Amino acid sequence: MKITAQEEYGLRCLLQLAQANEEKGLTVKEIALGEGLSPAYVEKLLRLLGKGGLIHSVRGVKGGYLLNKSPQEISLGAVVRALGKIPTTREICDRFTGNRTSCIHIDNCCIRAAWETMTAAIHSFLDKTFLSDLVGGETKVRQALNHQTLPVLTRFPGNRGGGG
Amino acid sequence: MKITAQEEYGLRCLLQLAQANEEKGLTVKEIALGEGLSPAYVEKLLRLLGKGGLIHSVRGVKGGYLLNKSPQEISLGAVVRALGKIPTTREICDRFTGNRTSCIHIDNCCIRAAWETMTAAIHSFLDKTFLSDLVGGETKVRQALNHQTLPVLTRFPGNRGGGG
DNA sequence: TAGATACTTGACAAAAGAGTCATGTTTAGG
DNA sequence: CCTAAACATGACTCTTTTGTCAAGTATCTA
Repeated sequence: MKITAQEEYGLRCLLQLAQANEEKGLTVKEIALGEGLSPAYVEKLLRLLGKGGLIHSVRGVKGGYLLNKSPQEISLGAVVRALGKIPTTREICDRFTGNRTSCIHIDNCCIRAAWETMTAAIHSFLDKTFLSDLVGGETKVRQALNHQTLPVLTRFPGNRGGGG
Repeated sequence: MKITAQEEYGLRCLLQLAQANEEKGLTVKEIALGEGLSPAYVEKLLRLLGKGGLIHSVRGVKGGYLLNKSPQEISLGAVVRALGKIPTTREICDRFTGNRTSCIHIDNCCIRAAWETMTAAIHSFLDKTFLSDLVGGETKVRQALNHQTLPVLTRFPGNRGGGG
């Protein structure tokens, strides 16, 4: 379970745009410099974000990249889906089939229930958090996110004994 | 953000053991057959789980693999950490450094606050869920997990306007 | 209409992850 | 002590992910 490079760096590029002049946007070089990435790589990331409908570009001298919507309207969920996706439970079941054409547990899978609970919670968080929430200094952002965020994903307390 | 093959398949192997005779355990072949995986791959996964201290093996004819602890005592968190880990925020910062030796945002990173909130929630869930919770049929498991699990990871409601 | 700046794209190379294989070690049973 | 069953391990291959490169197209300025 890990965050991919595309998700991390793509989000960072987008956050640069969210903090830039709304009408001028930023050039690839500016973003690359601001993130410590190569321009070539930034281009690739921006292409993904463009395909995902989150940004557009203006060509030519004075060109650059701009957000399609305001930072308040771009959720982390949308960003992650454009950059790498968090697979749905269905996709997880289709992916982990072992040697077979479909997963051996397709009819009755206990792990599926666990992944579903977890990914639902992750999506719920990502879809409620917006680029604008991540602007303004780490301390402020942390406080905003931590209010009411924990405890989370608690279990039903009477179900510890296992068996079945 | 995705679940790795090692996590998925490793957990499945472990769940086989959790459902097996506690004293006899299972052979590699039995697990491989039960999961639709190749014996060679199952061996590799079991090696990881062994290194993580979750299982041990008995060699020779009549040998096999057994859990070190009862399913009630093995959390999904421990399983995931043995198989692939969910990186800590610190590890995320150390990994995504771009072209530089340390991340350009190391002193003040808004994304870090977001990942930290999210991974804390994931760990909280994984550490409260045990192998024994995933035994006994999907419907039962789903009901147990869904009680009190949602809504989760909510944001502080007054923080939508961005800026700062 | 040249020249500079900047976006666009497909193909490629390097690294990491997934999965296999060959070979070796241990043990039960004849 | 030989054989078969079962675990043990390092090296290897295949695939996916990361990141780079080269060769384009569009636009502004002069």
